[in-house]
Amino acid sequence: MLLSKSCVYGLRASLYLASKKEGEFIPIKKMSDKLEISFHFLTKILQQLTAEGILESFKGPNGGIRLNRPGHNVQLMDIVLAIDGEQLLTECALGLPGCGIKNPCPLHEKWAETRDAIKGMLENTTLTELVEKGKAENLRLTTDGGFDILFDD
Amino acid sequence: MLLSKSCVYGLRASLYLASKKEGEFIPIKKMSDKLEISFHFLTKILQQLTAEGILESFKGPNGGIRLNRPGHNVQLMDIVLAIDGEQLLTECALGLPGCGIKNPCPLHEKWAETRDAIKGMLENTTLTELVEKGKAENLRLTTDGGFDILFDD
DNA sequence: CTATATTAGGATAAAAGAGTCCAATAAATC
DNA sequence: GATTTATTGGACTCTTTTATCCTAATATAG
Repeated sequence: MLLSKSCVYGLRASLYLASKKEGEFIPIKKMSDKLEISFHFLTKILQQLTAEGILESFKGPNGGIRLNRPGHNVQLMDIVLAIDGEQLLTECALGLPGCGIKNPCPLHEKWAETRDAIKGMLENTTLTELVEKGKAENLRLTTDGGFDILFDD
Repeated sequence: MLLSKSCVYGLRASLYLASKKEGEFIPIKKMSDKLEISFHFLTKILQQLTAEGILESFKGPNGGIRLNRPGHNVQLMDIVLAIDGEQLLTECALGLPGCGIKNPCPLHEKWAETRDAIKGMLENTTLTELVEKGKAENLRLTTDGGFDILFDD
């Protein structure tokens, strides 16, 4: 798997937040219901994203989670780095430690190219971009429903 | 991680075999020593590749493992498919089941492009190609040594 | 000040991936 | 045919990831 499950959940949750009115705090419980992700597990993932400054949290009634900056300023890469780290961007395709231009494996060059394609894709895609696409075409963020089911309260 | 550890070991082992005289059976013990992979673990992985018809095995003295067809006819993709399955080529980047053109997630199109780049790289690279590069430039297939250390008996 | 809503964080459990061990089978040689 | 060299395949252990549960801590509203 390219991304860990935690990372995937983090992406879905961030997209959900980016789809809401800017500044509004959304309770984790509501998010976990809508996105069909275990509440406790999602909580831990959001904690990581909060710690990294991508999200902001607020306790107590009317509290919850929201983006810490506008969705068009959040790249998918930000979330991937926050949760999975830079492994994806540094790791050797043949698993050799310290593989790089200085001391490469036979696959290094080709893999570096491919990796750059992945990196570029994650860097050039913002939350807002995907949310707009998702809303316009009513695409999925959960197993079942379209984008719209995220909005009936 | 893009590829499982089993898959990475399978690739390294296949490259090692492709670097040997065509037709020669190499004992797993020797491979595991040279490649610094656990003998028992490597055994299991080679069993998979043998079952898939990529490698061929022979029991008893002078037995071992060899490629079942010339190295230039083995794509990296063959090995990846045999060990990790087609997950990498089919799985949704957001982890949604059944994500495809018919019922996509917001990231589907972009991810499909990136995935094609990965697929292309794995399909357009053969064992022989990497072995030749590895020999010519004495690159690594293990943590420590260069390609050449694979050949002192 | 008290009750309630909500996140924070530690402890634990379940599942999957990675790695080890051992007995069984097959082929070769003497 | 007995012995040795190897692969085969099942059972088991260890580690990491994924998931659950419980107890704080914090903010709001009455």
